[in-house]
Amino acid sequence: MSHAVSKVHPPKQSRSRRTLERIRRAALEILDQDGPDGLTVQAIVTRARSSVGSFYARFDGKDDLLADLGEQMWLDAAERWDEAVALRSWDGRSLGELADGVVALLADTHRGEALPLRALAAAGSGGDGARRFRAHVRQGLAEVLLSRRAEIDHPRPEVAVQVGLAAVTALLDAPTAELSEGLDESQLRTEAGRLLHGYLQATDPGGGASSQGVDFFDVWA
Amino acid sequence: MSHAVSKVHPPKQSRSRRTLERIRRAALEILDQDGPDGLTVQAIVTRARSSVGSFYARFDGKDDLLADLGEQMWLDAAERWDEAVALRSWDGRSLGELADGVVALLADTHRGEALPLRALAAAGSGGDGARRFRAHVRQGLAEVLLSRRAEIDHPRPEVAVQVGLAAVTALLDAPTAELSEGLDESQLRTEAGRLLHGYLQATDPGGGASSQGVDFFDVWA
DNA sequence: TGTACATCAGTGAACGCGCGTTCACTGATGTAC
DNA sequence: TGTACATCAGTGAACGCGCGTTCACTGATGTAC
Repeated sequence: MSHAVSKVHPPKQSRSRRTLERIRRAALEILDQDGPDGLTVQAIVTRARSSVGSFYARFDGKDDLLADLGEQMWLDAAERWDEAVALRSWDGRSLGELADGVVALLADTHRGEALPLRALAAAGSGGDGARRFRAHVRQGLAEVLLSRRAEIDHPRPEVAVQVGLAAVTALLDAPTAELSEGLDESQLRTEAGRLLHGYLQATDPGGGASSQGVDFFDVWA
Repeated sequence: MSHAVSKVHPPKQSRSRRTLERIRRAALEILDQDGPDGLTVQAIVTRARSSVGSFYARFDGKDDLLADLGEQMWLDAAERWDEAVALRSWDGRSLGELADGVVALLADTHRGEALPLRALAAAGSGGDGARRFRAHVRQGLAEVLLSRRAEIDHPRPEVAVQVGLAAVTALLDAPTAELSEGLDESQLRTEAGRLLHGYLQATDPGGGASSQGVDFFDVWA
């Protein structure tokens, strides 16, 4: 029960169990090295020193493998995530410290998630796991930040926390090349923390929005 | 010269010029309706009431069409963008007003960009145009915000402006479904403006980062 | 301790499908005389 | 105002390729007796 085998036809001998593991591992390696386009059934079974017939003895098809890998990986990721969150000491931290901690956690998540999981998500059928994982992550971090609700000046703390986390996640997710300014990884984290903290403490509703918004000219019609 | 025909074999009769336009239009419509996967040469020429032979008389291949469409669309987009920026009155605005104006402009850009351009970018070979366009957009907006440099409390205004714009862009770009909280389009804009403004005025470097960073436990190794 | 036999596991050639691309051919256009 | 002819434009069947999937077959495993 170490592996939650979903729709996969379960192996009945240790020999085929090893083959199944080789196939799973090979698929992940290919996803990691060559991306979704390199992930053909032939490539998988060749790398796994197996054959197409063995592949189809275990999986109903390629989509089945993708779904299986997806579920497995996102479950693992969620497990490690929860451990990581629990290992930190959030109690007694100021909002600024929490913001920085949250950013550090998110940054490392995204670094680790990097290739195979992203590629899996891009491959389509892996679909739902990624979305659920992100929702899970944001929910947990939202609670962390809301524990310092008193320090949040934003009129609607729940909304602010969600939007702020979405922004930071998206920022860390963006290709670093886009920020051509010489800005290394640790500086980006510092800035992301500042962004989150600054937003949660921003109280001024702006005011200039309406005057500009009214006579808005839609160039993209 | 209204169309900057790049590598396309130029038509020599008005008949084939119309065919070429029908093909371009059909490709964009398919991209809009069915996404990149629906964009096959057969589908294009059928929709354009043409034939594969006519297609290959104009283009060296499918990639050629994609490159042509890409270049054309991003050039058009940049043109409309510059007009839109110029039409606004930025002078004499406070930093908060500028932030809201910038967000409004970005939001409408992303709304208009929506389907065909995104699909084109996703189709791969359209590649470089999108990146250049985004860089162009960010450069222009950076200058707008830096015109109020005096109101930016962030120690490195240039960096702050770039990071802030990247964050807002990424936030507006994110699938709205992710923010499950009932948050409509206009509220999201308000929040994005507040985020940008708040960040540019954030001066506190946090302080909690180092204490958490040192004993950091990397769960994703 | 052997042996028969059902089941499991593995193999790789072959198939079908959708796609981009080619090509031999027919028809339209416009210019020279 | 006609007519010949070179060029342009259009057509769609056919090809090749890469892919996911199937299938008839051989070999391995383990259990019943």
